[in-house]
Amino acid sequence: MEFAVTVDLVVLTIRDGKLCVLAVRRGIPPFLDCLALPGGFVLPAEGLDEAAVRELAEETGLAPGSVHLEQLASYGDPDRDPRKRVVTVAYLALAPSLPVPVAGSDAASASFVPVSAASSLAFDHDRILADGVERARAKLEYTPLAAAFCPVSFTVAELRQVYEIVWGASLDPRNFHRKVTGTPGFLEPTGAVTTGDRGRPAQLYRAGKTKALYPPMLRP
Amino acid sequence: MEFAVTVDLVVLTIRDGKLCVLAVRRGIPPFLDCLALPGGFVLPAEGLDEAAVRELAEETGLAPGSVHLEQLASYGDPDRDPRKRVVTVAYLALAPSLPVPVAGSDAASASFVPVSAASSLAFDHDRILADGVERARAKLEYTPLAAAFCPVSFTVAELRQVYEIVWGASLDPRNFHRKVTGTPGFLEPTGAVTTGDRGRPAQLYRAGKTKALYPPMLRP
DNA sequence: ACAAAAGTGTTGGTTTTACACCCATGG
DNA sequence: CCATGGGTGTAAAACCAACACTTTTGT
Repeated sequence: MEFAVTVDLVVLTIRDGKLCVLAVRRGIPPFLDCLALPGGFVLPAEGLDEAAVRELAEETGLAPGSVHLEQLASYGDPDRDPRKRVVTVAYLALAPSLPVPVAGSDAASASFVPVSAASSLAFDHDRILADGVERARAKLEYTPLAAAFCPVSFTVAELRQVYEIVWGASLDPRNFHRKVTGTPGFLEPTGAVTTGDRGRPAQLYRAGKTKALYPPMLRP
Repeated sequence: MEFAVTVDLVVLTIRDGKLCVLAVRRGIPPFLDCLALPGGFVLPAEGLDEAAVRELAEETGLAPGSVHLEQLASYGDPDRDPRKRVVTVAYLALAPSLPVPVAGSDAASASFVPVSAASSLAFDHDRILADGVERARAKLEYTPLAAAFCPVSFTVAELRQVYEIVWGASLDPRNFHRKVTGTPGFLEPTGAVTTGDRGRPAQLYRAGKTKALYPPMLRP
């Protein structure tokens, strides 16, 4: 039995205080004019991760190093694509807020839409998106991945807003500060401080080297 | 581009106090006579989960309900199979110790081997196995999945041995007992007790309905 | 001076850990 | 009776949530 294999991307970022996902407007049937997750076919000579990196670059213009990218799950119901048998390997990407309005070459219609407004996506992309968001929420608990949503240099308050937006809950700024600065390997001080904002300047940090948080950040 | 799609199974169980994985001896090239994870092609009319359930039944004769089965990850390096382009979707299964020496129809050579002795598997199965074991270790922390290694009715000590074997660490029996019995939804008392062993009889429990543990069991 | 945001101290409650101790059974 | 493993009590330490308070800036 022969299958087509694609990679689909759940690219999450934070814009205007909301968790947003990259979506493209489909220009061909099926699901013409519907929103869909960006993605494409895996090429003959490339591995799955390679294909995901390539698609991410094509859709967002983002350099591979500046974005967290991990495999999410695979989806292969026999009737998920009405044309033929397609198995898709979904990837989850977490990008900083900064990137410009997406100047991708492939799909000029790519845009970030709030996940709260991203329903009725094409194919089974609603489910893939839900799985991606849940994975991101879970990973904030026991990995330092929240920093992937921030620019290279960021404040504790920015990091806290990431948690609050992704989790949809508010956290005590004082206890949060103590917890993240007290978790070894989470944050590295840069020595610089913010300026120009209201209030006391904040220390700037970059992401540390740890890949797992002990103790984990617990959802309230 | 056309791909073949397979499912491969990482079936873990506990035998003789060791974490073991189901492996088959390959009867055809490539990797003739090597050990490999059981698996097979996805059929035209079935989904990925369906294919995994079918393969599991074929290889172990286990009823779907008595085994935990979840998707692990997908692997699709261009040269992972020298014959043709194959993408495999790996599944992780956790089975109780009980099952007989595996009377599968498909591969009569299937057997459980200790994961510590399972190296040099065919294809990229070493990596898939490592990923499966790591997933199992992590899931014991925040889900009640350890019970999937136990028979329907089990004691706290049996459950503790599962943790100790999978994690490779020893746990305090007294504190472990308090923790698991104190976590709501983890264990349901059956009312029955063991008999015939040395020492005081132990309460028997079955798995509760919770799918997530709060608070999690933390690895020492 | 005042508001706003950063960061520290303190306090009371819960959770974890280590270990003493009692309970119930087989031999 | 004694060894063995099941299960409870308890006290010290660690952890966490709540919030008063001090610090440092822009206006």
